Amino acid sequence: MSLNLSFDLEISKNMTRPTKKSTRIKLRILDNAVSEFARNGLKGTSVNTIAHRSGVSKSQLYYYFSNKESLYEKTLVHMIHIWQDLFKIENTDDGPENFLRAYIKRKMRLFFEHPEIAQLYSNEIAQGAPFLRKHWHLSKTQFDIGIKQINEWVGQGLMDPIDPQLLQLTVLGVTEFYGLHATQVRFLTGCDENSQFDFEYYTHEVTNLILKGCGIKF
Amino acid sequence: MSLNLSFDLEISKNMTRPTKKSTRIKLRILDNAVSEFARNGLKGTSVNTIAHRSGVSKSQLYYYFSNKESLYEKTLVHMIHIWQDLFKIENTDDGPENFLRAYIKRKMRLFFEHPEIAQLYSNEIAQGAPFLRKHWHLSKTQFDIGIKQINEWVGQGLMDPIDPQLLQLTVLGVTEFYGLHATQVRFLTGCDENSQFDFEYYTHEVTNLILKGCGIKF
DNA sequence: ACTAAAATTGACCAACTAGTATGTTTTTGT
DNA sequence: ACAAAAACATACTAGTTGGTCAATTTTAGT
Repeated sequence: MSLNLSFDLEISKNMTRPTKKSTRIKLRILDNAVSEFARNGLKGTSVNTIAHRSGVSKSQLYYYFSNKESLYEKTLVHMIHIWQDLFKIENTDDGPENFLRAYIKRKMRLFFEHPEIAQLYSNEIAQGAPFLRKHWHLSKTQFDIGIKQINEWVGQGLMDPIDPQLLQLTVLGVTEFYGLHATQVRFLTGCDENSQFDFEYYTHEVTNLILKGCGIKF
Repeated sequence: MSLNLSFDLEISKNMTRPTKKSTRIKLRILDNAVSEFARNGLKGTSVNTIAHRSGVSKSQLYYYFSNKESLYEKTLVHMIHIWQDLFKIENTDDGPENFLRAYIKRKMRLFFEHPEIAQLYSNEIAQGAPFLRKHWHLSKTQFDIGIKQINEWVGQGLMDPIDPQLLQLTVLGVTEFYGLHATQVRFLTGCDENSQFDFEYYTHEVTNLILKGCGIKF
């Protein structure tokens, strides 16, 4: 039942679980904090619950994290690190179509398989990003790289002259939505709860819509 | 500072504030409950706070609402009523372009001006819609009307053969995103906090992207 | 083996939580 | 004017919350 996000998503660079016991515990706490904060928000989450879920006592948790807000902020940073490892803009040499296909697929998959991440993120942003604000410069860098790349493609006539900011934000919005609202999507499309809803199909169709919207021939 | 959602959005059919005192109080409480639940979730919200913000005592609130969960559910229903009043699918005679332009604009405006609504809704859905589930049949009806209309337009050759479910969900996703993540959008696009970010422009561009993505000529 | 540091425990506190119980005031129909 | 019902206030309970403290156990360096 445990998420074990860090391990799952191979955040640790060398792909081995951290040897040091203390950092292992910290990671375990952070993983549980992600899902708890995602579900109940900053105020609604009980530190006690996170501690118990992580198999440590409350005082033990307070030994590693000074207070609730600090834990919350560190949870956000933890999450944004995973985020950035996965969303690096790369393989741009293949041109806009292949890039966008791969990019959207990756984002869709992440949000779909780990809705808690989308939820935690979305919630913090919706509040005006009071805690995440100071860590945004990193996202901004990636975002600006994206702008440059899209503008290049536009210049090469590989796609219509589209606002690169708008394109990136729209992709983010759509993918986040499908991850976050999987339940609603399932209901509205009449897909019953148990049977897996057609992830591949939706990814493909959404991608096509966006590609066409950018005037990318395929 | 009060939201006064009900009045703001002219939910009351005759556009006059309800005469009966008790229903006026109830509405005031529900309005405040929307923003509180949106901000802090079901668990994180204090009934006391809602009461005080609404200018009533806690026991007074408990006189009108039997318990917290009931208040939460009634808040959701309250919100979904506003929702449905605003999102009725109409003016379809003008063809897909005009309809979609108006539709997206309405949705964008609502989410942008009242992010609390998007937030409350989004949060509930992300949890799997435990409370909203039983009230979904209404949304479903509207959704199915949309499907029929889009299929008609496709049949008439007014747009590419697109999955009508996908189109509707994507529109919902994008508009919700821009309302919910206004802060992030402002930051990433370099729009400073005070100056209003160009709502008209984004609405227009997003609409164009989607229209083009559907193969609607304009 | 000894010691200092790191890690862990459980008891504790003040503030807050949802919700109730018992009244008192106000409104309403007649 | 009067009784019944609706509306509201005050005080309270039992449980939970974030957070601390001192004491204890475990670990690591020598």
